[in-house]
Amino acid sequence: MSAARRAGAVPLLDQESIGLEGRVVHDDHQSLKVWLRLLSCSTQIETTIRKQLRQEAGITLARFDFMAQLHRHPDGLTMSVLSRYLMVTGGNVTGLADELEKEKLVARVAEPHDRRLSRVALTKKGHRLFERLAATHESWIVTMFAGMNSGDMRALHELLGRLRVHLKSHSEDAPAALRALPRRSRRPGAKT
Amino acid sequence: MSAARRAGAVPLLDQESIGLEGRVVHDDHQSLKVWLRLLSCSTQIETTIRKQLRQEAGITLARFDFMAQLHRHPDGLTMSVLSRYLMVTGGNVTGLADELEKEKLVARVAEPHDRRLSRVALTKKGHRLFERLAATHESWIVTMFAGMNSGDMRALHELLGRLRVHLKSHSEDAPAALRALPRRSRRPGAKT
DNA sequence: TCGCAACACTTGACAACTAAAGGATCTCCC
DNA sequence: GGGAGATCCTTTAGTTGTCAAGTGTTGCGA
Repeated sequence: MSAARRAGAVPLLDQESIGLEGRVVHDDHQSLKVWLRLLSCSTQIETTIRKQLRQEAGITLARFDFMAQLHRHPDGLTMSVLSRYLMVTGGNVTGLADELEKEKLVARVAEPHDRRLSRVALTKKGHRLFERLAATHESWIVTMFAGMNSGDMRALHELLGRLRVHLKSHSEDAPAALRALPRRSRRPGAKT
Repeated sequence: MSAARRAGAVPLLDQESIGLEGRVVHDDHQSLKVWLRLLSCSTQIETTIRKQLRQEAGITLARFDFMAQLHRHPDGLTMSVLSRYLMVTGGNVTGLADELEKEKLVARVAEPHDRRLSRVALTKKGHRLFERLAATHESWIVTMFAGMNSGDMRALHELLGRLRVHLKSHSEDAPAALRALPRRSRRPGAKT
């Protein structure tokens, strides 16, 4: 996760947009710049949280997320639903569940009606641990956002909400731009 | 990276803040909500870009970033500077450089003045490939941001800039909140 | 009721990242 | 000079994530 990502994609010609003709070009630059800044902020916060979670509590972010979802669903969740919530693949969820189960923080319960399903829930120990961490975690976030006033936050929240709506409608259909671009070696299993 | 991350940390009592007393609590919720939305947008865009980069060009995001940085620094960069720009650890940069060097997209050049340094730069082949990808990449970004008007983008850019400044000043010193929290098993080499 | 597609999960190979430790080199200061 | 410490890079071990193939289960239509 690199906040510098795509920086090189910023065209070098950053001249003033002149009149209407320059509008499109100008907006293009704006998209990239906004995206870059968005990514930078996100990365910075995430890295900080990740680091603090490890240093202060010895837990990884992935496990924290996993437990967070289960905490707000005390009756447990199936693996597939959990993978949707966490926005990761099923294989990953299986692995995390295995580890947390080994540490007795979560428990798998078989679903009687459908034996394909396996429901995961926090154990008492898991709940206790998570509740302890959640408060700490929130205080970290608050600290990081402390520099912004309430108005800024409201505005930012609103703008991001607007962005997210547009993203959702666009993320499904891959833009066909340069679809005919020559493909390079496609290693199976590559992360992207 | 999970956009649902930390969702469970959102306290459940979301009652209206009443007067000044509720202000702090309200702001706390606001921080979390803004962060969550920020992460969600960022993740969604990143995942999309990652997927498209792989499908259309068979290249990973990490390599694209790597090349992007080198593209805007044609004279090359040292590994340590590169790792700062990319916001990843040195070991990671070493690995990426190894792979790209094997594919003749970048070249390592020894620095005569300081033999500890190794400068990396794009080869001609690397430049050609990156330039082809950059335009495509930019069009993806523009498409994703197409729903926002110029005013929104400007506002978002401004707010994120403000946030980033505050983050920078806060990310260095770990907040001492709950520093005494009991530490759990600290496995060396754990990701976070 | 049989077959088969859809679904849920697991497994395995591998990419990408991290932290920590190690080796080489430089710099500063006595 | 020459040693101590800093800096730069690489190596190593381990976590998290991906994709794809495999196993078992369900449910539906012929």
